[in-house]
Amino acid sequence: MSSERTGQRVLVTLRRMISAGELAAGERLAEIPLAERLGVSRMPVRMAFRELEQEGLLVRAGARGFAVRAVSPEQIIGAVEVRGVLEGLAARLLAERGASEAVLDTLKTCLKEGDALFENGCFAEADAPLYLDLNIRFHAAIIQASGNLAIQEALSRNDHLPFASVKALAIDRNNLAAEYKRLNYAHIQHHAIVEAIAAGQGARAEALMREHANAVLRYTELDPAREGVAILRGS
Amino acid sequence: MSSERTGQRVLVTLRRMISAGELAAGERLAEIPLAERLGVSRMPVRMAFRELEQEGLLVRAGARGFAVRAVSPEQIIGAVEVRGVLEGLAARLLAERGASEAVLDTLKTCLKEGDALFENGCFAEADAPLYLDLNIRFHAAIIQASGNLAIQEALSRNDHLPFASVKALAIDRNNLAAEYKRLNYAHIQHHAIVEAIAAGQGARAEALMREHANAVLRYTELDPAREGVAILRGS
DNA sequence: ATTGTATAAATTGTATCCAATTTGTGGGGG
DNA sequence: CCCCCACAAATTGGATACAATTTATACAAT
Repeated sequence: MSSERTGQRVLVTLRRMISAGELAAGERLAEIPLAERLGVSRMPVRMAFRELEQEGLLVRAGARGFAVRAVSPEQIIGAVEVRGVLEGLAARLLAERGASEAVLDTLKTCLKEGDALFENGCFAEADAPLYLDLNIRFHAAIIQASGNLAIQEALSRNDHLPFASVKALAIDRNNLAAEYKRLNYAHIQHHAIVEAIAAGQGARAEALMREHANAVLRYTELDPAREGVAILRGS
Repeated sequence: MSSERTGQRVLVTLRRMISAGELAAGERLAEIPLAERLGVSRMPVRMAFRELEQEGLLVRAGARGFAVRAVSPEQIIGAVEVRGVLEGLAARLLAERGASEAVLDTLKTCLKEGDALFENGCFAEADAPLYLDLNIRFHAAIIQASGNLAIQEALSRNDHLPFASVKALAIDRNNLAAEYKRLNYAHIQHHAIVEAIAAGQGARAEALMREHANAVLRYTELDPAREGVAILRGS
């Protein structure tokens, strides 16, 4: 058997099964049936359970076993609020310390790519992954450049909750005009954030980034199970 | 053998050994020697390693094994900044939603206990654990009452870094007069925070709580290894 | 003398076995 | 008729055995 590979495979398989809904929220998970279902022994499953508990995807079910975490809309809103203050802190720190030319270049590249996406005045379905990708790079650049590792760690935990991360984007294919307006607004915020960071305006950068996180809250108004609603996931 | 107990014992033992410095920062940990040293098999140690990695006390050392995380003063400052914005968010949410009478009672009890501690105008060494305990209850009450579970989760990760938590208090026994002033100032901030929450002043409560977190930064000016400096740990 | 390769030792991951605890069910007693 | 206790079944945690990978060291060749 290939050492080191089985555990990782079990981990990503369980993550996928949970976020895809194959394992229902609240469902109790036992080691033996899952191990047999995946064709491995109980040991990799045990390790994966602990890992997934730390990631927030599983919760301990009483004294025995784990259960898929049921996440309420209120919890998603709470996680988005947390993301807002954390990314707001990152933006303020970066503005106060001053962004290097390299960081500003990265951010401005994201701005340019977005400008190209939105200049047509409308939105094609194929544009969504492009926006998702540049959005991920934009936020990651600010968090990294803030120089505060604790922000990154706190966010990496928070981001495991579905819909609370910048790495997931829910798109309503039946309402591309509305989605255009929503994402275009977010992109204009990106411009303002870079402006504030480049000008060293820490408080403004922080306020803008907080409001920017709130823009994502619209996601929760979309029923993921409805026809035409797609959920894109980034790297 | 006592099932379920061994794993927990190994976990708390390793936590204590790390924070007590018995395992030096940067030191590489192997499963077999540690398991023998603790008198258990490799399995509980393996589980504990994964848990401690998630808590931020260990980091993966290349492709093989783990190492005790070396934490720099900058990282502590970063973690305190994160705590500031998270607890600030909790205080604002609580103020905006309105605190129940029960929560206000809990907070006011903490205020009264602190008033009694500081009314003498000086500070005895035996007072430090009492202040630590009321401080823990004060912060826990606000975080819980905020109704945002994501804050609590983010903080529980962040708090595992030494000195970044409200649950640890460094006291310089040779400078009790200075410590009196420092903790008394923090207690006055507690009063102002409760006032803002009770009055529904969200922005004020948030600003106060952020500044309150910064008051802890003085901890980092104390060399933990110096004579007379004691580090108290709460529940 | 230095570098590359091969072999050996150490360490990590995986599987199976055993013990202990918990939960569910059935029977007996109040 | 309901409740409590006991026993059985299931499930989880711990230990040991085994396989695979990585690293270090030694020897040889250039």
